[in-house]
Amino acid sequence: MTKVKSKREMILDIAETNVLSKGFGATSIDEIVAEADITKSGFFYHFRDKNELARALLQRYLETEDAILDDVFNRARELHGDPLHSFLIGLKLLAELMEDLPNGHPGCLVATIAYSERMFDRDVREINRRAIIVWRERFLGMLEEIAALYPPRDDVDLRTVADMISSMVEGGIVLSRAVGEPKVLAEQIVLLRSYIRLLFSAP
Amino acid sequence: MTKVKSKREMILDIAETNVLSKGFGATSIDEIVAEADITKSGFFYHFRDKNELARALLQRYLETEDAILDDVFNRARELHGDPLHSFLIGLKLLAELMEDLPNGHPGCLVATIAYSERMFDRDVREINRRAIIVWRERFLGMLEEIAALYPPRDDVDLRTVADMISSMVEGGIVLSRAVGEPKVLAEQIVLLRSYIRLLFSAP
DNA sequence: TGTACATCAGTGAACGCGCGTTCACTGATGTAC
DNA sequence: TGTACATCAGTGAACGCGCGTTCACTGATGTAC
Repeated sequence: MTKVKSKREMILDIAETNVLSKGFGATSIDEIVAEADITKSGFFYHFRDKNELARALLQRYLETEDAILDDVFNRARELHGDPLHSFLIGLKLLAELMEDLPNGHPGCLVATIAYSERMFDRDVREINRRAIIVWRERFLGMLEEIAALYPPRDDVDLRTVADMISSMVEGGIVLSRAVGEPKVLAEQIVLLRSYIRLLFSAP
Repeated sequence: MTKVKSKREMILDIAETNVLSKGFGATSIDEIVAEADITKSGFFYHFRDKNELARALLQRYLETEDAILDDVFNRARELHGDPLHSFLIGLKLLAELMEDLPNGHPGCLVATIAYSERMFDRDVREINRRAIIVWRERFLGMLEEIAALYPPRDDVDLRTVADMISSMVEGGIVLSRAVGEPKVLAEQIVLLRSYIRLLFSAP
């Protein structure tokens, strides 16, 4: 119950929530420290400046997202040995995960940063770029394994299909937020699953 | 050559460029008026406050986007009478349009607003919500026409498929920006076209 | 076991800058009679 | 055709607040000898 979190972690938790709902620029250090119950100087003990907060925030976020993806697709692989079917199961699990979030997915930090480029230093933008590439390669590996067994029914570039997974998630989050319907994200992932099935299944 | 634009329109042009690249909060009125070559008071002659700028910006943006979509799908319909084929042509035209933008699509204002909700008043957020609904209904109408002729090969909700078009565009923009590869957006639209074709074509 | 020093996790007060907003005023153009 | 007034499209100076950042200092805990 009374799990002791370090103030540093508290700062990151509070900052993440605020940044995802308002953007990075609109999240002031004053607000963060008020919620974390420390003084502003306490903040600067943990982070040299606001950009360092951004870097730490993004790094932590990417690690947890990666862990979630690892978990989902590993579980899917245990449920079915076939690469196509386990991938389809993985997408279903991912959709369920997104559906179960009480107030919808809070939003993606990668998109937040992409949409306010000029606010961040080169370092942060480069980490963000790498994150997309890592996802691209993760899914590309899985798709190549599938395509080796099930020749695609349309002439598509597998790298582009790999990007589609990130793209669908990012797009689904934007729509969910804009329209105020959390379920939209899960629906879009299910639809992506429909495409993968049509693309690789025998007619 | 020397087309006279009103200062008001200049303000909107400059603001749009800046907001799309840096976000709304990070775009100061000082920067805008410096570029527009007026004083700050001149800005407040045209807009009561910054929120009114946001509303005007969004309304103008949505009108031009709507006009583009009208144009693309009307042209497509002239090229082919069949609803499925003209829709596929429309998506191709859309992809080409996105590809031809010199530095990639500048980013979608709807997403910018979705990602910094708390900065805008209820009015602006509601206009944003309506924009997504309008797109949803536009595409749903086209898809129903298609489905009446070509029964879908997978059990999908057409409203969700309609959302997928917006979602793919929003997601493609996020990816393009994050990874710094403008072509990604066009690729994603082409992939969406692949899905539509597989979904409605006879096996 | 006691003392000296180092590190950790902050505090408190102050800084200067940039921001959105206000307000009284102004020169140029348009309209009524 | 001339005068009076109204509207348009701004100007210039000032405002106060909130922001990120700095800096000297501090009490509690850890470590060496």
